[in-house]
Amino acid sequence: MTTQVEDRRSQILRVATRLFSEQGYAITTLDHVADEIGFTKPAIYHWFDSKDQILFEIHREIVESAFFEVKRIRSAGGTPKEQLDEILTAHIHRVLRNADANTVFSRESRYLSPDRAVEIRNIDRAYEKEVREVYVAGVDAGEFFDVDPVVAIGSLLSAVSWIPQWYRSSGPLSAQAVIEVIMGLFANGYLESSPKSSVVAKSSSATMSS
Amino acid sequence: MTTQVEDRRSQILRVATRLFSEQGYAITTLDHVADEIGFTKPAIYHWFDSKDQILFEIHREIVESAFFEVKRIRSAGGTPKEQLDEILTAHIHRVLRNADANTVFSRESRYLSPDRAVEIRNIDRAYEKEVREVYVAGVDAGEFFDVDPVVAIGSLLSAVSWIPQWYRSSGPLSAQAVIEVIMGLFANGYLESSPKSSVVAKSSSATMSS
DNA sequence: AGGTAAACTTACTGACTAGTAAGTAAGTAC
DNA sequence: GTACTTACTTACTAGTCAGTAAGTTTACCT
Repeated sequence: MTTQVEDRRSQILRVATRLFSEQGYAITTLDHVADEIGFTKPAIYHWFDSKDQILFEIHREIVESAFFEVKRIRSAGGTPKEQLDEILTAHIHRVLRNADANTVFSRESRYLSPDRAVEIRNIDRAYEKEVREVYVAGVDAGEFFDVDPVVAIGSLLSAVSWIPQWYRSSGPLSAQAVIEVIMGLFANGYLESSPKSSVVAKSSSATMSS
Repeated sequence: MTTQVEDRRSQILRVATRLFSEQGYAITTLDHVADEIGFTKPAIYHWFDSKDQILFEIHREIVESAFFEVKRIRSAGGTPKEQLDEILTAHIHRVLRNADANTVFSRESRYLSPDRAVEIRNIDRAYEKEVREVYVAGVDAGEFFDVDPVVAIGSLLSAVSWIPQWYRSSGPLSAQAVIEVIMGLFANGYLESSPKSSVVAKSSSATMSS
């Protein structure tokens, strides 16, 4: 019975996520969402209080899983470089696995009601703070360049969150290849002048499959 | 007389850009735009055919200036590294100077009418194609790592376009410092292991002012 | 078999908003 | 000084859509 409940809710969330991602939250009607599932709009109100709540749950899933993941990785130990590697890899995986929800998170959060927007933003900020702390630890350990962590982490996470914009799973590159290319670029830059590690060489060969 | 006409149009565009950026296109009403200027909604229809046209003009300005700029830089000559440097720097400058319009471009383009969306997308694609060609030229010249140019340029431009998300001009970093930090990160990566150029050292010192 | 609750339905309202119709005040042309 | 244009105004319409009221079906419980 509980599973039945979860299934119908999940189905609504899944369809809503796709439509919000494709068309935008504001012009997606709940009539359209219900239509795609084969039900009528008031049925949605049996499972959710409002359209805003649906948008909120999409956001909550994203930011909470990101936060718990970074907590887990940090508590597992390792050098800052190892941790940042894991965090960014996990982030890319999460974005690729859940492209629609991440697009909604990136583009539609302004449509959240003020109260719920604050709740989401707080979790998101806590996540980014954790990642910045890892960066600062890496700077202290002499592993990373000593640049402003807000700029460094802001740039890295932006680039990664925006992947669905240009990445199509139907394209020539596998998700794993994309991860390797990006991780290599982040770590070593695009300049060939003095290769620093094997990461880029590895990702470079991964793209040859295209 | 022509200047008078341009001024009023520009004023509407400027206010609309700010409101679209802050609240989102779909829930910004033209009544609100007119209110902020001190006029009524029908006055807007004296200068624009539709709400959609306003959104279109905001987009057009962004993509056209980007395209013309990359054309200018490429025709001026230089090595791929010099050209990519100039292109990314110009891109960051454009984004910082016009943060609202770029936010609208990044987040609200789905609300363009289909015809106009195609027109904008074509110019934007032409721009990114130019940048990718520079990257490929750099790979051929042995200056850049041989990774998929779609991934490389997609990541770089995403990171740069998303700057308004975390950058506040009221913060501790000057725009120029942000540019230097990001350009250094892109070129050399975040790994300290073997410094390759002076760019990072320079940007690193720039952040010390914070 | 009768009560109850879950999971819906049809039919509706109320608020909102892009765009329009029709008119006006001020300037310009000649 | 009269026709015309520019740059607006007030008053309105037509359509859309989140959310609600009230009723129905189905399954389950006892």
